[in-house]
Amino acid sequence: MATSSKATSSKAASIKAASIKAASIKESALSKGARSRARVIAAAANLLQRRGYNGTGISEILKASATPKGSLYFHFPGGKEELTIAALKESGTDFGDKLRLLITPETSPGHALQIASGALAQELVSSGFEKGCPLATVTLEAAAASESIRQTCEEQFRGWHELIEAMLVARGLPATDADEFAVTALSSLEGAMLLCRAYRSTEPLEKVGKQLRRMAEHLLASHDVNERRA
Amino acid sequence: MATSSKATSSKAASIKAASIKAASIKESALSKGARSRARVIAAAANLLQRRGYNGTGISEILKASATPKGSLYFHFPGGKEELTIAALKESGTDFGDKLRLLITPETSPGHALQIASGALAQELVSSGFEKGCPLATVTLEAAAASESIRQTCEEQFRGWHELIEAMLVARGLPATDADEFAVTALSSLEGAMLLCRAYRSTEPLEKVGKQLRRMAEHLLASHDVNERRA
DNA sequence: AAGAAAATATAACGACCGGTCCATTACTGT
DNA sequence: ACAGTAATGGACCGGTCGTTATATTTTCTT
Repeated sequence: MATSSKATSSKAASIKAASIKAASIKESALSKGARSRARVIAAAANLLQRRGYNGTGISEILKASATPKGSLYFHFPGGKEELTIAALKESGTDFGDKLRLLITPETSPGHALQIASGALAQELVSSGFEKGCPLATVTLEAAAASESIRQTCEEQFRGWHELIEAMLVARGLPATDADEFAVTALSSLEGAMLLCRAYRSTEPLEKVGKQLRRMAEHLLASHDVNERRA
Repeated sequence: MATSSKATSSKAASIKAASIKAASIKESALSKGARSRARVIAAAANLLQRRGYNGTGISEILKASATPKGSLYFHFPGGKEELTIAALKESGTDFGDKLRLLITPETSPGHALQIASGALAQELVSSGFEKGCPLATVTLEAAAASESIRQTCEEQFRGWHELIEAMLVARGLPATDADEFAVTALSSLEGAMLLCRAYRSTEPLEKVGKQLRRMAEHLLASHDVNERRA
């Protein structure tokens, strides 16, 4: 696996999406190339989440997305590494979007974290404990071998981290406390997903979700007490 | 990879370890076969921790342990899967032993957890962020594909879990609370090791270690208060 | 309608994978 | 010393890996 990342993906095709006769009623407004590109990325993201980097073969991705080999290397000249990076970015933003939906002014941070735990457990169960964190397996496998993959994983993790942190800051928690708690929350959710797959049980996620809710509530409450006192 | 685990390892060679002329001064008291068996397991454990299951080739393990292929399949008729299980068990008990050393009547649970975080961070740094949890990568890769590997990972994780839980119960914490906190502690340490590898920084482990110490102290303190009140 | 570019399709490549086989060598109990 | 087994040393297998090369078809521009 190359450590350099000079490969440039061809995304030129998608810039002029809505042309004159783009009034095709049901079909997506993307060009054919962009569509098969998206199809391959989706298949890669799914398989990477289930079987990891080394456990997912190029041919498997192509079969799952009904795409011939030649097309892959047209859309992703950088090969497996470039495709993986694109898939990780998609998985990362998808997960971030779902997380964002949970964070509303009406929902307390503790509650949001517990809901998130439940949603993660739900996805584990409905996939036969195959779909855990979309980044974790690839991170552990490839972070040491490919610097560009490692950087991508870091970016996505940091995005999630910041979402949790911002949710706490919005409640008036000092940035330092919010950051430290956010790292712990993210870590324990990641670790819990790992244990759930090892145990084939959602028990770790449930217990961690409960703990996180209690911790968040306690943290915000004691902060408020200090504020009032000052 | 076979899901069945009918393979039986040949450990017949090691039962008669100390023979008459076992007075060989420096050499280990193990038979030659047992020694190369241990060598292969150690090399496999090391490589599995660094590169995972799919990322570690049989030939790589053999080269690292200076062992020919024929020997492997003599000692481990079950092939890669059986060798992996043996390596995971060794890694798991090694880690458990280190953890046990940290747990003394003089050390508070919170302090022990923070020390453990520091030790994990130290190993990450000294291995160039290659050596994280010896089970995590293999769990995520192979738990879904091989039931026997999954079971081995579960056993080892549960062993660590029980160590943490027992440490808390020894301080008078109710079993339910101790169990829930132990899962959270183990989860957050596992997740923190993952984030450390993604970030190439020990920062997550340090913050989680700090949080765990505070949480453990708060948990034990509030329990003591309740006890006194009752 | 013609030409260029984008995209697809297939075949084949060399390297390496985990595993099998078997002849040979080292050890051990009698 | 000798028999019998434990253990080693490699050659070799079919299969799959990621990648490359090239011919063809589709799509867009003019």
